[in-house]
Amino acid sequence: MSFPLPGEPVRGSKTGKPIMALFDLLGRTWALGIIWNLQKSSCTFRELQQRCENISPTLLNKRISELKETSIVEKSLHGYCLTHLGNELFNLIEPLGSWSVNWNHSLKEGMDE
Amino acid sequence: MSFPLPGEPVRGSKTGKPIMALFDLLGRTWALGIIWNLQKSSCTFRELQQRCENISPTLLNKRISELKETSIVEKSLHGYCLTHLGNELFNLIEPLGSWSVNWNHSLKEGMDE
DNA sequence: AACAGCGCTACACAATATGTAGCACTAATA
DNA sequence: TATTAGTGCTACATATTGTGTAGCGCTGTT
Repeated sequence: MSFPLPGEPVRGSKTGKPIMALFDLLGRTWALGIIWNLQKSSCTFRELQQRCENISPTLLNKRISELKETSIVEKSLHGYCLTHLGNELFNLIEPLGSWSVNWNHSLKEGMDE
Repeated sequence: MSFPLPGEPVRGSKTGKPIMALFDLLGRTWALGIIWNLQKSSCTFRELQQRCENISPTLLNKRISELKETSIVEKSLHGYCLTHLGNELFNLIEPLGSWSVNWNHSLKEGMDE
């Protein structure tokens, strides 16, 4: 159960629904962060490590394996990068950036009350 | 560090960037699934547990606490439901549903090659 | 030959998740 | 009033996952 694939039982879910496989995949430490940081440009293992605030190599390697296995990340001549699918996924995730800034403001306002 | 709040260091990230807090929050088992399943309608603790494939109460309670603390989920007269912010977030996440179905097909095609 | 940078792996320790049992409470029913 | 059913949880033992540091084997450069 180490690579969450749609159609198969995944961590926490036995239905095999694609959305559940995706939630399992993205619901692992740094998975979203890696996609986020890879979008800028392709890069080497060690640079990616730095972009991800010095994530441990053990974990980075695990996440990369999972994301390669699921066709979201691939290795090119210039290092790791997002696949076509990965870029599509990034585009869906991107709006979270501005939403999170908004969320931040709302939480701060809430604190004043 | 148990409630990931923007502006503070979170699991895996010390920058306090809102997007990192969000990734920490969503990057925990079943966090995305809970938002997904709550959107349909408000519901009780135990019903939510069932919608989430009998997630353990320990974990459900933890996730609910975090999501309440961060103004994404709240408790109404009719049970737990998404806040206004939570609904906005759901709208951003919703497209992942059809993307994941597509992804599923792509992966299956890849296997045939 | 000596170094530097690369992609990793090993391993011990810490934090998180899972699964089962069951408690304290409320409301309805007998 | 005593029982029953449903509720929102908590406790706890076990299993899985993540962290942090050290360092290996490789490729190129000086």
